Amino acid sequence: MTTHAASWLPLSAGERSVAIEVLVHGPLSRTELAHRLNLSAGSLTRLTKPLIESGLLVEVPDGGGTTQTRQGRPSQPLDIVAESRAFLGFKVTQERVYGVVTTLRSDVTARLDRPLTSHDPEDVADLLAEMTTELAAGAPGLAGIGIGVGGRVRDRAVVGESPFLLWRDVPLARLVERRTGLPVVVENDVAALVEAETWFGAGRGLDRFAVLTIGAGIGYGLVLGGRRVPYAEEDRGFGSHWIIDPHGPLTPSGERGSAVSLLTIPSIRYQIRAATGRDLTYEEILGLAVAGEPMCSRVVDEAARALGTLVAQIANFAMPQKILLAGEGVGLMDVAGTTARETIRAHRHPLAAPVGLETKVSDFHDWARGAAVLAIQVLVLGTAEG
Amino acid sequence: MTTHAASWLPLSAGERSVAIEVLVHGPLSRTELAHRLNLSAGSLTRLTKPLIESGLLVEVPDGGGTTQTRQGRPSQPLDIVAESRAFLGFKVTQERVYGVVTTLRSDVTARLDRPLTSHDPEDVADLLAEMTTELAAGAPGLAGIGIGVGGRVRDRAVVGESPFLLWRDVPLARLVERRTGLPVVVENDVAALVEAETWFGAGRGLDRFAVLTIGAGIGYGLVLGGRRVPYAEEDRGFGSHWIIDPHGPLTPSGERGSAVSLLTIPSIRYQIRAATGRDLTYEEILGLAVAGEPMCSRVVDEAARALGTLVAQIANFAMPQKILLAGEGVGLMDVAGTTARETIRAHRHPLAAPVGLETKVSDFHDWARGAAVLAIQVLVLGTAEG
DNA sequence: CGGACTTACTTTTGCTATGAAACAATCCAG
DNA sequence: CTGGATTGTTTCATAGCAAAAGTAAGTCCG
Repeated sequence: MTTHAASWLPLSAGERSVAIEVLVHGPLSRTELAHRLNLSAGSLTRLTKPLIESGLLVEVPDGGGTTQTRQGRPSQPLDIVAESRAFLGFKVTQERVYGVVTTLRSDVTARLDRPLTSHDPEDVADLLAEMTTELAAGAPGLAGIGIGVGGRVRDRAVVGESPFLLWRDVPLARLVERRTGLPVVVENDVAALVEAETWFGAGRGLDRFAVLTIGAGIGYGLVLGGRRVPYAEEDRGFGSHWIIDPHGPLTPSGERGSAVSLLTIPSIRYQIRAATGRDLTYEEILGLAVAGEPMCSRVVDEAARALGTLVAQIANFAMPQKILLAGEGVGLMDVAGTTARETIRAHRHPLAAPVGLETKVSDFHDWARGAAVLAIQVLVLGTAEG
Repeated sequence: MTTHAASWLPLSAGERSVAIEVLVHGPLSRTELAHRLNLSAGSLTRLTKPLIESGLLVEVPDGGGTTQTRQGRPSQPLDIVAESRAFLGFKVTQERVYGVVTTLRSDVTARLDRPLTSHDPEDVADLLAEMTTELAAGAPGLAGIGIGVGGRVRDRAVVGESPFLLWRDVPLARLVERRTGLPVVVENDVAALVEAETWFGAGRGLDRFAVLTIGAGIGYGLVLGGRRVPYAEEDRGFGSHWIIDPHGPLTPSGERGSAVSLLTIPSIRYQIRAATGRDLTYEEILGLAVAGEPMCSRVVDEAARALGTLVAQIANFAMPQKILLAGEGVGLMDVAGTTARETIRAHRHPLAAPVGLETKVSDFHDWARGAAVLAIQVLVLGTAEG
């Protein structure tokens, strides 16, 4: 079932919309597709035929599970051959590089991580190329590479500015393309995660969707009309000026009472360290808060209220249909979710629709997966921008 | 140049897009249109011909002012015959009804207002019909009526709930249609103002655009992808739960420290009355604040900071390209604009793009004009929803 | 003054995506 | 086994478009 053509980018607009719909929304019959895309049944036959012949789509036996015992001719669901192509996604952090192999559906089939010993762009590119070789061994049909970096990225290719790598105008895509011979997409890490969730995660099929990440920093992404809104603040200083409580704590990394000072993992640890002198991990602090330790409870509670305020503001002003909380720091919701939800309610109009809130703890491989999704978008479906 | 057909709704999709573009963006040459709509020059000739023949568009001599002395054949700008149709817009308040006549371009050609002596739906419809007769006298080619009401409106026809009229499920569109024989669109007043500004005002041609109104209440509207986002809180309680300062003032109409308590005209007057015992008008309070009277200065300054916070939050989370401040209460910006702008800056990331902020004091006839724009949208261009 | 050039618009032509409608396939019910 | 229901296919006419070639109306410059 190996495809012959080097790339199946040459799709017409109609074919592409069919491919995206099937890719994102699972197996769908032609009739169902016709409904979703506002096309006639005849057009669907026309559009799907070449996609099936090229091996991108297949007719699957049937869902099986949802066997509607309706009468009439049974529908013939179409599905993407997810394994026909493989994609690599990388997340570059200050200390390590995380990599994953995914299918077309962005299911992770392999993962790998390596320490980053040098921040020199050439060395980083070398490491990425090495990891690509290693990951590619078990991945036939490798179609492209996506790389997520904290910092500003231009044209999905050049790292304009990265505070923690101390980079400025590094043409990372070109460096890696030269070493691997594969097309490479570089993007801000939060942007990549947002795209991934929009296509394959919590934001699937939604028109308006927001992502808030809490971890070493604060990240925010907004999707409107199915497209991510580009914004200027794409870096780790995001949220350092979102003042939530002018009387709140002051930390090294954010303004007094800002989202960064109240919510990020380093800031919470800093607050505990400054107050008690003990250097606890984030998990230890959450555990102590559950156990009722006063200082930890106070800080965690304050964080939960800040998170609730933030979510309510997003809901009030951006009006998304759903808000996803992601990142390494959302364990907060397990510990103090009630406080957060009460705060949200207090900051929302009683008649307003309840906020569709979803929580997803992400590790660094999830961030890498986000980068792989960018490669899927750009390289396979020709989505040039957003 | 009177049109023969009863209505020129039967436009193809292409023709409609041309008509909208010319309507919203002034006189445009065919070449310019071809660029904007991503069409070929040939298509433009095809699409504009029937529009010119029907009398909707005309070739105008030339801008004159912006006579670019370029060489080559001079362009032949096309313009809408704005006077070919007239529209009525009404704004219904608790005490009065305001009405305007507008052209297709939403330029107001006449205005009128009348006291509202009864809140009975039939009486209100009678008054609207009377005012229609009076306004229609000087307006040939009347094509439709738009009505803006504070409260929730369903299907652009039925007032679901209006707190100040004490209405519930009043089919206002039908009542007025029956009396006038003209098509009628009913919509929430804020929504109408937002639509008007999106098409003909501050939000013209923008993809993301926010409107914040300050007056007797707080209103908020968000436009994404050129379309207004529908929301559930469309009523005068909007903003009563946007807590800006938990330690702020408490007023009868909003939660403690909410946008309503800090910013609306009744709340500001209430604060002064509660503190000094004097019942001053909003303008008097602003004047005293400028003169340095301590209590008024304090309240106005606090309001300006609240406004700045609000604007910053909208900018941070909804990321509009422009924010319009409208309503009767934006005189605040003239008096304490510096404070407001400083507050915005404090709540924004230094690297973030500066907020495109525009201020426009609106009177009730401006609200009525907003309703007329709805009529233009729905009736002329067949824009069914949004 | 007049040809070269430039730009705007029009006409013609052919192609493509599309929907409509007739047709075929495949199930269920009785 | 027949009729009905539903899905998918084929055929065909057509709307809408781009490309190319042609026309119009000006400027530039010798």
